[in-house]
Formats: sequence, structure tokens, C-alpha cells
Amino acid sequence: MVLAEGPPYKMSALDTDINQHFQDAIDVIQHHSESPYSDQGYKYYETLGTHQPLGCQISCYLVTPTHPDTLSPVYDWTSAPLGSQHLQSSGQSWPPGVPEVSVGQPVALESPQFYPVLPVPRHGKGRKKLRLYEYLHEALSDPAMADSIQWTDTANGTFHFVSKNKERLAECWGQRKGNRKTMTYQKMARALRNYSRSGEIIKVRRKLTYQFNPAILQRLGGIDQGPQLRAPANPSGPGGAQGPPGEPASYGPDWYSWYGHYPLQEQWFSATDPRHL
DNA sequence: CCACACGGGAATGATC
DNA sequence: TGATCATTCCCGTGTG
Repeated sequence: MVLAEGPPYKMSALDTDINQHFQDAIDVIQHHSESPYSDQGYKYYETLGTHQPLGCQISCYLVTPTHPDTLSPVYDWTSAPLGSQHLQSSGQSWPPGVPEVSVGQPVALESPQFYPVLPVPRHGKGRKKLRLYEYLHEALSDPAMADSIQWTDTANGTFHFVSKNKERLAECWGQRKGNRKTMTYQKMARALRNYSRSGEIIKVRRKLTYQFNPAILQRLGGIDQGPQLRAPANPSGPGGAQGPPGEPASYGPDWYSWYGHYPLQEQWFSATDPRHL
């Protein structure tokens, strides 16, 4: 586990508070919607593998095109540092693995082309094979799959599986890939955990909930930005109307896991240092 | 104790 | 043919 170096982590009431702080922080940031580097980040995204936009051939179901005005930056992601400050002010310390620069002054990142998460897609030959996160994104855009997978917070790219029907989604994925055996949620989740290492999708400390890397979201054509897409000022009730039942009302991006999992920390360190350019 | 969600090691398969 | 990534199996842990 990523927490190996730090003190054993345990979910507690404190986490709920912290997550609430995260949400509050997100709200604050959204009020200051002029993210200094979100645009810059997008410039970077554009340099990534923007080939082959998705949203095509779904064999299992119809695809609903994403909302036209999907260009709002997903800068919620950048609120991580803010959240971390909350963490620290709450007495929660970060593990040694967390890049300090990201904690202290991420918004001040001046090398937008080095947004600290995205594994650069292979150059040259693009991957033609459909990848799981692409499929999930498609499914999230498809109302027909809403009983299996839903956006938890489109603004920051979190989504969750519906416990009751998650197996159906997994099966559909397996069929889509033409696997020999039936895909199960367990196996699909195993693949998702691999994404945590590459940083494409991370696990959120919430039941059945994951979060897209914003760069991935951008690559996949943005996220829906319907009226409900903005994170509510205060997620009402347990995860709002869409959250899995029985879950705490507040949640937040798994910043800890995000940075902790990120395997390219050193690359990122050097990347953010202009001297290494 | 049980069911469920989750995490990860390791072997294997598929693709580039 | 090797590298990479996904799939598959399996076992262990934590939680309600």
C-alpha cells in the first residue's frame, strides 16, 4: 500500500470532517473561477494524445454525446493543495511521499505543461484498443447505464458504481472486449486499481467511488456540464441524491492517494523544475 | 460470523 | 520478440 511509509491510516470521523473541508474548499475555489493555470493545463492536455476522440462505436448501448458546453476547466483538481492545507491545519500530516511543492503551492505552478499527473500516452502509434477508463467514460455519458454507473461529482470527475448493477456494467465491458470469461466487478476493479498507479483513475475513499484524472477527462472530450454538474455548495444528504446509500455525506478527492500513488513523482519533480527541461 | 468492498501479488493473455 | 497493459485468480484486510 501507499501508506506503508506513513502511520497506518484509518478512516475516522476526522476524515469526514476533512472531506467536508475539501468540499468547502472546492466551493470556495469555484467562486474564484479564474483558475490561473487551468487554461495552461489545457494547453498541456492538448499536446497529449488527443487523437481519436472517443464517443463512437458502442456496441452495447447508445452513446449520448456529451454536453456541448463542456469546456469548463476541471480545476477542482487543483484545489488539492487547499485541501491539503486543511488537512495540515487539522493536524493531519502528509506522508513523506507527498511532493511538498504540490502541497504548498500547486496553484502557483508555473510550468503548466507539467501538470503533475498524466502519464503521457505512447508516442507514435496510438492505442487502438479501447481502454477501461474510456469505456467507463462512455458509460457515464449513457443514460441507459445510469443504473450501473453514475457521476458523483462531474465537476471533479468522481463517479461511482451502483452496487446493485455494477456487475452488469462489468459484464458489458467484458463483452465489449470480447473476453473469454465473464468480466466481474471484482476483476474490473482490479484493473481500476492498476489505473491508480498510472494516475489515470484513482480510488476515492468512498464506497465504489473513483475519480478520473482531469487530463483524462479532457482527453475524453470533457465532462458534462449540465446544471447539476457543478458541485453543490453543500452536497445535500448522503452523497446527494446520487450517492450510494449509507455513505457519509461528504467526500472528497483522494488527494492523499493521488499523490501517494503517483509513480512518476520524481519525474514530476524534475519536470516542474525548469532546469530539467 | 458473514457479506461486501477493497488492496495487491503473481501468472497469463493480448496487443503493439 | 520483447515490452506493456489487461485479465484472471487468489488471498488477505477492514468494515458494517
